[in-house]
Amino acid sequence: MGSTATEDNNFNEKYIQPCNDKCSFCFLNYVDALKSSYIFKDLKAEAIGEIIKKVHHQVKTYKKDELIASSGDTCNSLRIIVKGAAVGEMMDFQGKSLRIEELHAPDTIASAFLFGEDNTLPVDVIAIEETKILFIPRQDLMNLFCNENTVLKNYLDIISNRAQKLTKKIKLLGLQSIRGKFANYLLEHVRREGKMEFTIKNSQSELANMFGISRPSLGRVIREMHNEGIIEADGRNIKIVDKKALSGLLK
Amino acid sequence: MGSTATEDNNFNEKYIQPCNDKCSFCFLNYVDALKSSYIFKDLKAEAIGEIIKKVHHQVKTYKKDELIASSGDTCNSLRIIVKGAAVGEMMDFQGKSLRIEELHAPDTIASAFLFGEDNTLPVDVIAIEETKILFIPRQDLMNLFCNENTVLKNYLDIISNRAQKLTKKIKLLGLQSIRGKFANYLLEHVRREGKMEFTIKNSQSELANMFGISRPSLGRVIREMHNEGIIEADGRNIKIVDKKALSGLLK
DNA sequence: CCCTTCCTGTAACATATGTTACAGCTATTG
DNA sequence: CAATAGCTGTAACATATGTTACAGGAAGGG
Repeated sequence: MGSTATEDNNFNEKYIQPCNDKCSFCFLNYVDALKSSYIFKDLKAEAIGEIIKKVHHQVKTYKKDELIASSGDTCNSLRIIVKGAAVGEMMDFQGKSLRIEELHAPDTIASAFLFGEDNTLPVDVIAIEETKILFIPRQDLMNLFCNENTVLKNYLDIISNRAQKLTKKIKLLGLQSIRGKFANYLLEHVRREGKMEFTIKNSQSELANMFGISRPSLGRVIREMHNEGIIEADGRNIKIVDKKALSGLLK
Repeated sequence: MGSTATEDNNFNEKYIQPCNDKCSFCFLNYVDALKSSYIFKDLKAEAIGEIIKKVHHQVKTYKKDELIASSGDTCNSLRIIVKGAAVGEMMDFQGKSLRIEELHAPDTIASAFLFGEDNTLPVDVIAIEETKILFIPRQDLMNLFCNENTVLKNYLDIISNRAQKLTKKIKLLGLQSIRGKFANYLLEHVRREGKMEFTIKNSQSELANMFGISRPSLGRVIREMHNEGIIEADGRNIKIVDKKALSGLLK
């Protein structure tokens, strides 16, 4: 781990080969893992199989809490989470961290850093459970784009969705107070699930980390909003009492 | 301007046609405007001319301070700034704004929102001088990708560069104090220009807007850093005195 | 069952940042 | 030349958020 950018974090391209009959990955798992992934959307299982056999690829397994990739690593391969989950985080020099996103199988990692002028990864990616990742080198992907128009369209969609998410994150971080951030989070939840009463999946520490704030500050704000009758908060159970007031906090 | 998303802000697709001999844009200006643009990188002027003639397109002119596109607009066309400059800004309900980026000819607008699930623009785009914009509908662009591999590669690069920029912006906004943000800005400047003494191009108000903070707060921080001997600041003239200390502020 | 670990709740205090206001400087414009 | 607009510098004060610390509850493992 010198100062030289490692080739995709211990991933050595010379070991990747087009698929042959010995590739246990292809013959045991690929259909389940990939048929629901965005990048192979609208493709049949057989077509995916043919594609995977044609491109160079490799699978690597990571344990819980293992570092999948470091900020600064050079990206030369697309990585698809075929099993497990990971988080993308940024850290400052003091070790304070900011969670950018959660990634679950079959999401892609680093899709937006494979092309462009700067192929260094800006985040650390850490497995939050045992995770298997499929690597496909950039050039193979590029060839795939030319032959499989569907994959190209899917890839454009993936990067575009990411840009939307990042832009929303910027708005959240740059424009809103803690009350605003939390209100935003709650209202997103309501919009997705359609219920005014639910249990939050993340701990307060995790939320604070996502918002780039400190845990007690978030706790205080939740308490205040509870006392003001905007929400009812008991541990991770939340009930939206005054949705209008909550929307008013999105300032 | 009802609540219905307008088709690309007054841009009506039925008026766009493939080029013919009456298109003053193609026959007078396209080479100068587009040959340096990223999306047509590595293509010769003649090739660009042929492409533009084949795709539907239209040019629209905006005055200084005119709204080019609103947050919430649906993006169905790629827009290329062929002359002038614009800024992308987000606003909260109070009118406080956050500048996301500056765009100069021949940058593209909305490149990352043309594909994906959510084609609504998340920012307001405002001309900061007289600006001419070339529209190319999504479907034409998609066809172009299939025929012109270079354009596809360029487009992937554009979106990827944007994702890098957005991620850096998130880091700036989420992880750093005002001192950190300003130090970052100065060090970026040093890295690009290679000089320790320079005149900044943006006013304090503009910088504050880019950082999502208030103008007096920025002024105070600059004063403090000056008094501490880290920098010498006189109006817009900045001299980096203690680069090491400045780097230390990137926390 | 105890021990550990992780979570939440909360308080006192410290610090960073925002708000408002005003004064002075410079460039522009009529 | 006067008037205006936009910029910087600065101060007093208000507010939001961070920091640190501790207590107690819930869950899991030996």
